[in-house]
Amino acid sequence: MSRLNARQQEAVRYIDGPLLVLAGAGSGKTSVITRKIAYLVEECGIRAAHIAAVTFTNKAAREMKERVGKLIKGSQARGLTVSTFHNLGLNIIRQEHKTLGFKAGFSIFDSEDAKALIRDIVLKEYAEEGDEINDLQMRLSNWKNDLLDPHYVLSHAQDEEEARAARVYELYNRYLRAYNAVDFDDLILLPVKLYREHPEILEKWQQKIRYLLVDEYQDTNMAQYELVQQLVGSHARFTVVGDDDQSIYAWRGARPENLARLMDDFPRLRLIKLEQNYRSTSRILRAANTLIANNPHVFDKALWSEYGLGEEIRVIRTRNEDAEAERVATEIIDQKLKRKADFKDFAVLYRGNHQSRLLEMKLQQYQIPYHLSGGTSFFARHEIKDAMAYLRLLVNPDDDAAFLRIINVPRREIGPATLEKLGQYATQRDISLYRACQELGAEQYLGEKALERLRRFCSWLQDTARRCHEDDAVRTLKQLFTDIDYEDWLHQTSNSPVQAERRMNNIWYLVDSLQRMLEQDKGTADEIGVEDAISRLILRDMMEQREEEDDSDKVHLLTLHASKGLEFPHVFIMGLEEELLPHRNSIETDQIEEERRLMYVGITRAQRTLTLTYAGERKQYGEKIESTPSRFLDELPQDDLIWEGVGPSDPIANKMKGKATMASLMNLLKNE
DNA sequence: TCCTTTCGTATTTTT
DNA sequence: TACGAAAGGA
Repeated sequence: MSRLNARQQEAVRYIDGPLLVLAGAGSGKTSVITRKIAYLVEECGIRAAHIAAVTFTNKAAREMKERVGKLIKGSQARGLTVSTFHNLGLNIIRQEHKTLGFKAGFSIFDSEDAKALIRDIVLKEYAEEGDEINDLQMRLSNWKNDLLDPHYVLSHAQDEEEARAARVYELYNRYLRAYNAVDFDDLILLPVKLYREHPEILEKWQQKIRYLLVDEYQDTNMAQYELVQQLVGSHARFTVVGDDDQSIYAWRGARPENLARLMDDFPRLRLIKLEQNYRSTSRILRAANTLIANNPHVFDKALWSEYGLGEEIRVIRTRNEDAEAERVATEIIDQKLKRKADFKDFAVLYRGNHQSRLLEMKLQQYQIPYHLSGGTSFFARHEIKDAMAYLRLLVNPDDDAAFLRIINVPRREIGPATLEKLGQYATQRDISLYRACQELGAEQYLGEKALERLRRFCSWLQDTARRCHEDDAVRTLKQLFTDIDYEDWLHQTSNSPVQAERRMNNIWYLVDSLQRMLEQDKGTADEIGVEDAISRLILRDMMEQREEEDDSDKVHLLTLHASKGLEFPHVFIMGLEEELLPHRNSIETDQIEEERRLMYVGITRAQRTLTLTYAGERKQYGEKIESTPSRFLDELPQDDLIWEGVGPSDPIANKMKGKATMASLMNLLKNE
């Protein structure tokens, strides 16, 4: 406790009612949460099993668990819940699946699966091309996040387009039910609905979770807000931590106003602000504060630190995006030597993933090691999707999406014609494709040969599922991929033997991860079954996959979004141009404030130095476009900036010897 | 079923 | 421009 400042201690000690901790960037919010958990257990005598801490990412949950583990003894930590929102929801659904009308072993559709299902529905029901699949998926997701059901949406539809989307929504939900499956949004939505309709079940959960802590509260959506509200009940024993200035996920349903809404819903709410920053120099914080002051605020907040003024913030202008990337690369080499820093002390942040390409080329040229976060996810890979489909089907035979994905992978000579007939039969009997295969009576639809192939597949699958439970699960899974000659299939379908090998290794990595999960808590109360392990895989809760990589000495390349929660001694932010940062779409849709917060997040990642770059012209879609420096540059405290680089082509600004942009001049005039 | 060509699109991303 | 997806042809 003595290692916390006065405000932090106050936040830890206040346990009798609802508490909102407004924690600025780098103010030690995770310390507050972890130490509070320890305090609740050790000082207040609350059993760990009655405490739940909720985060948004697996990584955050893992870190929190680790840090709590260091603070309290293992025996006292028993039963403590530290999980993501989605994982908590999954646990609730799993325990109450009967009431919700799901069979054990239900599947979880990831967003790719969901998109494929939507595409199928549009194609099948409307026989139209699917150009608006992404739009539809977004709409459905938003509706689910807002707790709106298809019936409501349909009756309130503003136009025909929306009504059509609502009908897709209804069908989509029906298909999911038929497949005995839920999607990511359902993991939150279904518990909320369940609690609404069954107060006795809610009460049971309230008995279990007597103290709730939520991290990154500004990122909660409507459904998550209600889930929290339900769980804490009238006792309202909770601590939520958040920062409205770091809300950068509104575009996927986050409602930063949930912070302010707490004051209305819980009049007794205690508010504690953490403004002391333990990360950056004063100059960097002044820049952050000045920038974010341009946003309207419900809660005023100003970061400060004791780390001294620090160096000026450099703003570098280059001729074009090529020169920009080159400059960043040479700067890194230069700074590394000057400051005797490691490569891993540097991070380069940018708005869009594509911005990393040029930079990567330059870094390779200069032989600078780098680590790129983002990119194609492990789970987006073909072979992993195939493998996951097999796993899903083993656990949930009704998962038609999984069935269709792998029925002919590898080749089993079961083509579209056979599947269509099987589908007809299944629809007519209102059963899944798998069960249709097993049933007699499909003969009238299908030829003897096709029927035989389907039956053989089914009995093989059934046998594998049985062995999975009775025998050693991991061994059975390994056998599965041998059974189907998957390696052979990969060699047939890959471009090179090397690629095929890499893909097969991905499969074994997946099986390994599963094995590790199963063995992790073997013999303890936390021991999990194959079903749970598969769910965790779908929820991307994989272990320290690239822990070794992270330790290595590499420059970090990441998007501004991906940088949230991280910190680096030396930070570069690239592409400070209108239409890029702020992004064009955000300008058009009047969402500058979120872009500003994004910039704020970027600035506050820096511990010691911050360098901002922009290019005078940039190729966009093949055309050279002259770019305007970002308005955010004008919103920074000009005294803290040093301008460098080739002079702007703007003659007036040129006369200023690059000390200010035209826009900042205008700003000065306006403010006078 | 596979290969070529054309087309269309172009933020941010976790679960 | 540059990529992936879909469509069309052998």
